[in-house]
Amino acid sequence: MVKYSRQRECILRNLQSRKDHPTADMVYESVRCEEPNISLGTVYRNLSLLSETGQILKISTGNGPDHFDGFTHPHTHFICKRCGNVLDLEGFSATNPIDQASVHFDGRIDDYELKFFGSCAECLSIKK
Amino acid sequence: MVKYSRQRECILRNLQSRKDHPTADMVYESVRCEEPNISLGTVYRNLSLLSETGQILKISTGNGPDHFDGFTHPHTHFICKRCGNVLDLEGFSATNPIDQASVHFDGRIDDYELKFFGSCAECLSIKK
DNA sequence: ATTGATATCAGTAACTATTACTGATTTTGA
DNA sequence: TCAAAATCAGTAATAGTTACTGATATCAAT
Repeated sequence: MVKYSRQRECILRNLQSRKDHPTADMVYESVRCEEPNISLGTVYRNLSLLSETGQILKISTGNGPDHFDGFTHPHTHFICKRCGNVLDLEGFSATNPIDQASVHFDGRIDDYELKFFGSCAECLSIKK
Repeated sequence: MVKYSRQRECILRNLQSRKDHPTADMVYESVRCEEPNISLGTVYRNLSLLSETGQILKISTGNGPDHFDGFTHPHTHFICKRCGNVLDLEGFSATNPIDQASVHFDGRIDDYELKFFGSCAECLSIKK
């Protein structure tokens, strides 16, 4: 049984009100304005809980901390290999490939993830 | 400058000779037959090196340790959410979506990853 | 409204996966 | 053969996350 908690509410509202894709630590820093006594463990626990119930998305970048997204409508992400930042990819409509992938597969496919990697505009503008 | 090392050679051959997608620790256990004194740190360092040069693939599952693949021809992976195992998805030909994704994007997209999630046949056969 | 069961909390310790450090060894070009 | 430097084994340290603790907050049943 899941009970209401002020802290979880605050975390969810925070994520839904922003357009970036913060890490647990960034959410922690951000919600401390409203919830000065919240602990990082609480943030982690509630981010897990919220992503299990589908209210937010957890984005693993393959390098460094996970990121989270309050916008759960299916969309695609870009991960910058230089700065680790996560961005939305607009105007990209992938046709759902689960059915196609399921044809020759014994198990059950529930979900898929399409991610793009490269260098973001900001990183490209910095000489290297 | 990259010098030859017996240990790296052994790790690469090990990965290329198997069809599963082992973790660093599994590779470590496996190569210890041939290289009894190899250390886990050496395995990690060389797996990183080999995946940076594109000789193997690193597969992040989003939960638990990374997996590695000695078969580098582009193909798609399935990740079991129950046991964490990584399997190849045969007979799935995704058309390369990088061009389409790049149209409305400022940065540079170098790579993409399509992953499927669900329950593998073995896990489905176990009551839960 | 009060109570009791239990979910959640803050704070902290522990854990897992990975990386960095050390002095010894191996590789390789000269 | 030799010396510079890459790599090694072994180990310590780190980053990110999860688990534990006793205290507090929520909520259904009185």
